[in-house]
Amino acid sequence: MLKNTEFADKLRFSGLRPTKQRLKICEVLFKRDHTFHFTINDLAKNISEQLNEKISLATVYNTVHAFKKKGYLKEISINSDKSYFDTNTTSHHHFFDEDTNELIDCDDEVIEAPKIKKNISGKKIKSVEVLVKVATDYHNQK
Amino acid sequence: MLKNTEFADKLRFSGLRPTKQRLKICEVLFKRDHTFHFTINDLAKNISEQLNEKISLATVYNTVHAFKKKGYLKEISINSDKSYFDTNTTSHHHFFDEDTNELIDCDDEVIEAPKIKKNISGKKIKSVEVLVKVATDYHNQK
DNA sequence: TTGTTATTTATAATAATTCTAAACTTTATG
DNA sequence: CATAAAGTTTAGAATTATTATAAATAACAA
Ligand SMILES: [Mn+2]
Ligand SMILES: [Mn+2]
Ligand SMILES: [Zn+2]
Ligand SMILES: [Zn+2]
Repeated sequence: MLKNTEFADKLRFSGLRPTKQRLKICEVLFKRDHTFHFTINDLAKNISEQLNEKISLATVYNTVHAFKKKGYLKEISINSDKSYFDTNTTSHHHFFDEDTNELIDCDDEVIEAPKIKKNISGKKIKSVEVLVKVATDYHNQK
Repeated sequence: MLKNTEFADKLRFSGLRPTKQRLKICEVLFKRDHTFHFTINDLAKNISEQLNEKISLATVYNTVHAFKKKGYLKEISINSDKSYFDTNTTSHHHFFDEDTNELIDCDDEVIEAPKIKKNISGKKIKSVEVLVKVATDYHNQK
């Protein structure tokens, strides 16, 4: 967990100017004890409703994409109608609860890394991630 | 691989009327030796350009969703700007080539099934799938 | 056949996301 | 500091994928 002043340095170090908007978004995303998953809309709503700050939606998009490019966020696709982002940028696995649409992190202690026995020739493996879909028993699979 | 006449029976059996449009889409999707991945747009383009047939885009959407609901297609999320569908409806894993955006199937012989050591309490595991992202070595990861 | 119900279709609506270009901010330089 | 250059924010428009609507048509059962 970083302190407020450190965000400015980190941004500058990444070649991003530490603007008011970016610093606020850093606070919301990174000044916490645990990583989490969010959509652009969650984030924009949080900023405008909970924090009563005004950041243009275009800026929220710009910032999230800039942070992703710098490796501070990771994009996740479970569902194609909107993008999810993850403040946990390490390679890790997910449970996806189909009842609640909740996405839960887990690492190699909970889900053992699958062994890749063959690879596409000439290509390098960039990531290996497991998605486990769960639901209550009586729930019809989507 | 099914013959033309069998599609009508299969559709009727599923409670779907075997219309001209659905039969044509069955042909395009299922009258082949290998399963494959496609987007709605790929499919619509194939029908209108290669086959010179006219099926309304709304019907292509309707049909693909109907087939998915009946379990003849499976939806895949790698990328959140559009939905991919898979004619391979078994539980299986994928390589995703970031250079070409190509999605390649593989089964438990190539990627060993990951062991799930803990599950969310009260929930049942519906699927366990691995996504391996690959790229040429010099390629910057997205 | 004839009525009922399902399906197709064109088109409009919606929702997520990206683009644009002008205003504003931050940073570099003298 | 003053000023210019470069980067950023913003409102709003544009784009794209997808879903909804409602009238016309096709399939099916009686
Ligand atoms: Mn979807
Ligand atoms: Mn979309
Ligand atoms: Zn995660
Ligand atoms: Zn597949």
